[in-house]
Amino acid sequence: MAEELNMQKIEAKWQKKWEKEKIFEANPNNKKKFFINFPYPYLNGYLHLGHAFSSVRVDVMARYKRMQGFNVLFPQGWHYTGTPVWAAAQRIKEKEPKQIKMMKAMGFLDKDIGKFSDIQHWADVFVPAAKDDFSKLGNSIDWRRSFITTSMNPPYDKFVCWQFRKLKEKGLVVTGEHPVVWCPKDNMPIGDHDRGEGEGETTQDFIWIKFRMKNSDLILMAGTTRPDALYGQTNLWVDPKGDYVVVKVKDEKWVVGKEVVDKIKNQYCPEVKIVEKIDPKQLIGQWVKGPLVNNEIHILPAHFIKSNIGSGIVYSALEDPVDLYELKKIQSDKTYIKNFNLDEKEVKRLKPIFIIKVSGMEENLGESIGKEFGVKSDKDVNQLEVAKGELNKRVFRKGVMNSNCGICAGKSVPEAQIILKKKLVDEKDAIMFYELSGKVVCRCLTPAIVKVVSDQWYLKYGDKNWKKSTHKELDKMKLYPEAVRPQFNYVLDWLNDWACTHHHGAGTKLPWDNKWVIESLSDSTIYMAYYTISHLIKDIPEDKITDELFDYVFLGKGSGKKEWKKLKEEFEYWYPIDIRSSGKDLVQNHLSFCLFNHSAIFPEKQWPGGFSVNGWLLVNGEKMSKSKGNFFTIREMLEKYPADVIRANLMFGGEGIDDPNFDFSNVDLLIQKLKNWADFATTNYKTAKGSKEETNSDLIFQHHLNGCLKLGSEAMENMMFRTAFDKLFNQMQRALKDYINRGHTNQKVINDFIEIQTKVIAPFCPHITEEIWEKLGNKGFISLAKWPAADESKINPKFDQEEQIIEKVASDINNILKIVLEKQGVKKTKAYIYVLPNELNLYNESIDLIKKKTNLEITVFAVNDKSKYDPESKSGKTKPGKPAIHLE
RNA sequence: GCUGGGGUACCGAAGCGGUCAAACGGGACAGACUCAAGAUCUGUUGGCUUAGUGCCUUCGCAGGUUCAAGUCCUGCCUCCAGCACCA
Repeated sequence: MAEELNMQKIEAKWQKKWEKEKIFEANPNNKKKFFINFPYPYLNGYLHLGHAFSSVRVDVMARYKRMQGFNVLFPQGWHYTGTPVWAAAQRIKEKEPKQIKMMKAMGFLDKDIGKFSDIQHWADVFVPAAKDDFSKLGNSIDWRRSFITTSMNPPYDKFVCWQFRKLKEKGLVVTGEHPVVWCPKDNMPIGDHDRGEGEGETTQDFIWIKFRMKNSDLILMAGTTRPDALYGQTNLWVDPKGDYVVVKVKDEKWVVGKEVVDKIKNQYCPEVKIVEKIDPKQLIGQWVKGPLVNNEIHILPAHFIKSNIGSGIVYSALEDPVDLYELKKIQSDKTYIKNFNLDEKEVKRLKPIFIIKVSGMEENLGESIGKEFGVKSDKDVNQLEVAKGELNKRVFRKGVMNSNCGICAGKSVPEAQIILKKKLVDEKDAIMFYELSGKVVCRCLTPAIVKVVSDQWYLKYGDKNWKKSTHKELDKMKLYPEAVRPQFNYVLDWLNDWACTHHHGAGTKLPWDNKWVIESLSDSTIYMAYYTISHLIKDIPEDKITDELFDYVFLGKGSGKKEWKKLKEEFEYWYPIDIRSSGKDLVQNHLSFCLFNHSAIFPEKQWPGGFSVNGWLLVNGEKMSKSKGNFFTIREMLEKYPADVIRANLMFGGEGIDDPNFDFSNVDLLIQKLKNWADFATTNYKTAKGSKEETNSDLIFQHHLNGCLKLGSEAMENMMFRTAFDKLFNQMQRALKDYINRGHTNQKVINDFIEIQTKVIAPFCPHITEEIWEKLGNKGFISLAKWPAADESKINPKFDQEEQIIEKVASDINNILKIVLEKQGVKKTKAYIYVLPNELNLYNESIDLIKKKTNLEITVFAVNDKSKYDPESKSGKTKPGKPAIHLE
């Protein structure tokens, strides 16, 4: 027995050796290269187990490729761009109690917390901590190339500026306007996770249609989400008790609800002015003319209209059950008509115009849905709301515009909406308007509004040509797993222009417009290229880092300076990136942005080789969260468990796009298994007893070994690390167990196995395997040893069959034993197995196995051995693969 | 609501037209070893049966295609991720 292993001690030992020998510092040479990494984490605290999963996945691949003889580069940087840390620093400056409590929870002393009011201090604390965590986890990172983002790191800052100037030269950064959820007090947008209340709420697109009043210069603005229904407009609704005003907007006079004036100010026209109040009575009964149809329509009162919601005015289309039943009420109520001074003839004349056909429904949609939901009158408010919602759903999914709908005839409703929005806005018959989908409150407790930000800078991801070349890039790329391709294809088409600048936060200032800071997803799209030179650029004086340098290094433009040559060589050697690995949540933004920016800036030969996408780490089957109490930082895990075990258990937790699960119940088991292996390998290498000749038993074992090795290597290649670990460790161990149980071992076979087994788990458990490797008498690192190739000539399915035969015989014997004992109460101690002569060897070599499984004395006879075979016995007949059995 | 990916025995998970009562790993139960525990090894783990067999019921739910369906098609339920200016 070897002395008890202290895994933690071993890990420190090997980490020191790796560092001393610089074996993970990768420099260009004449070997084939392999460049892999994952997005730099945002360091607003200590790294957690989820980061461990992402990094170890990359590390296992890096180590596997290294053992395959590749020159592997695995660098690691850290992200500081954006608002969270910046805002937290502000809050510490303001001594906000909640933030201070959070810092205390992270373990900082009162006297030190104040220092975190400077974002640089966050980096000073968390960057070394993160490096330490990843190193202790055994990640094979080239730390010389590490860097942080933002203006805290001037060379990187200049790199991002260069990137943006390139994009601008190509016309891919443009200004525009867009709606954001906005805090009027802080005067900045409130991101979804940055709210006091209202997470998940977004801005909703509305369109305000202009209805021009007859014999007047007034325009009534009616808000809607359904421009398609304009073809069926019958009248306008106003709130008879509402407060309406006339406002001057640019050179038009609009009639809107009094309370919506501020919204117009924020979203459309900052100079909007109220001209006068207007009584709704002055509006009711008037005639207006809306777009798309030629007839004029009436203005009618409706109790369900509120002048402070939307624009305060709505147009009516009688396919809507709410409108329909309201009109029915008015038509049948003479006093009402009289009270409002309406023209009875005109009111009675109104009836639904059928503009949309929905399969499975009658022509009169409002009537039809009303009946279905049991609506009797306008008083059934609840049913009406439900019916309206259901109808909208059906219309959106199945509705087709009728022939009376002009340019939209025959189109689906969603298509018609897109066409009409554009047409109406272009022809100045409408403006886009936005509302919050629900209540949002800023952290400063101010209710949020929607603001349309103008002169915002965009990356033109909506550009058709850009999309096209990005698709081409995607098509060429390898995806791990391939199943994510449909999602990528969808996202590339769906992505629209991206607001790439912010008012506040840490980052790089937009080079040509200093009031903007480049937003955090946009400064991280091509920085993998920066890793190739990040260690060298540190030696170049800041003022010598120019666009010419980047042009020369990355694009091969110009003749370049002598001291830039090395940078260019590094870039051209390492680029493109071979695999970028990330969580599935980043498919729709970061990874897709990475594709877009590469296709814009780099030539085709430097487009990424592959993306790997994985799920989100669960702990004991649950999402990791601080509130659930199952949140683990890497450092606290490393205090309790060996890195090799954490690594292996993470990788065995899951693969592909499914969420992997870190199951604590496996941890002790894994520690035991690894220690057992270390013990077995070191005690049996070159000392095990056994024959020299190769027997059937050896062949069966080698069959399994090579089978596992083949499947395991394939899984490694595809980053399917659960399968890989299963084949390369669990299954191989099973094969070894069976081999030993057979009782015929061979020293050379055992030696080979020990070497192979130790090597193939090295990417998962690098420390303990280094230790074993050293104890076996090897001089170099196992991290640099050659990955074993499967010997396919040793794989022969016939061995599987033979094994099954032996299994079956053993299980048959057990079955019979049980029955005999139950029925007759007799205990048997010996079994005689009668086999065909050509099977004798197979059985004799497996005799120990059968013994072990049955706990009997076993004797095997060939059937031609007449002296031992009693044909009168009721044990049955011997056939190929099916021996006769006799128990005594 | 939309887009993509899932739902398999106690749990995790393979299988993607017949060789499937369903690999593999945990767990549980029983046995061997041990003074004992742990570790290790062996067996059992849908039901009923049988001197080594045969049958029945199962792979989210409900239908369908087929001589044959976890495996293909349709509808539904349900879980995960994303749905934008945000890391």
